[in-house]
Amino acid sequence: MSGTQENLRSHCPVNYGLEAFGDRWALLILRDIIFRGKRKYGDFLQSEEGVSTNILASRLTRLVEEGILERAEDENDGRKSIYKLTPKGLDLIPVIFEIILWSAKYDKHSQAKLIPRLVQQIKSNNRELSGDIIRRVANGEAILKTYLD
Amino acid sequence: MSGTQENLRSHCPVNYGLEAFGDRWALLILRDIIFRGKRKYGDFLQSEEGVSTNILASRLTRLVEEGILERAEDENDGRKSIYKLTPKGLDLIPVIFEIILWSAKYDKHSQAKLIPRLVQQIKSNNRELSGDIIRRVANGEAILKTYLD
DNA sequence: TAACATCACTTGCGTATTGCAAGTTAAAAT
DNA sequence: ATTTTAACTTGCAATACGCAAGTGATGTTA
Repeated sequence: MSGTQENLRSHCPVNYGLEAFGDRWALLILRDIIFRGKRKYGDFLQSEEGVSTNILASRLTRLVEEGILERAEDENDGRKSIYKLTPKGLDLIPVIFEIILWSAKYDKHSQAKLIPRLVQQIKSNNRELSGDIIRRVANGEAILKTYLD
Repeated sequence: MSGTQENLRSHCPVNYGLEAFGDRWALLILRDIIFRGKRKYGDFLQSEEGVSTNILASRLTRLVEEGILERAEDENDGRKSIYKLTPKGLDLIPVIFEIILWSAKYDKHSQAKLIPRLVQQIKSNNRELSGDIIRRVANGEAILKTYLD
């Protein structure tokens, strides 16, 4: 228990969001869960952008403290922890989708080009799409493969 | 010219967004422009969260380099610079709105309580609302006062 | 069951970034 | 001509980051 409620600079909703998840790495961890179905420390370490081990550990801890992730033990292997999105974390999916839409528009080299159907659906109805995706991600599905044409 | 295109860790659309604006202060500057109609260095310095002068200067420079803000001279006062959102910057409004929606849901002390009509409109149709707000903000309007009940 | 491998971290340490205070420069106001 | 204002810049201590190496608990292999 040491989430964003304490030591918050303001309760402006933009600021609250930034203090909770607005970090270089936090949203990339969520991206890996949502799109690639990653769940374990070792999975996250493999990210394209290259997190270092101490930073990854501290971000996972923070996201758990914020109530965005929850940590569980792997039943078959006592060394491993499993990280899952909580409802609060799943509700960041629409935010991430809007970021994707913006980047798709302004980054001329965007990898969003690989997932045109998803981009189109975000544009036409992010809210409806997100509701569907939240259900699928909550079931542990990695959504990327279903949108690669 | 030294925007996000160079030195980018990846062209993942989430990463692109984070490298362009995913900074403690960048989105708060945009918030101040959108909601409060701020345009000048001195205005931004007064933000509730307390930016320091060097950080503010470096963020404004970066946002101009990214093509999110543009800087112009004040015609009546040669000391002042005026910062305005570019189309690329205005297109971050839907992202900011999704963050507001999320914070409104999960921060029990959220100041989003002060603007329930805006929150409701974001929820029902962020895309349409944003189109409208973009036009108003492009005209220099501060939208906060029109949503305070 | 003893040796080795794997996983999830933690620790040390050099570097980069932040935050605060004070200083600078150019333009306006008096 | 002097003072004030606006927008920065500079210096420096404190924090945060990034890399490499180490640790301890658990799992696998011979």
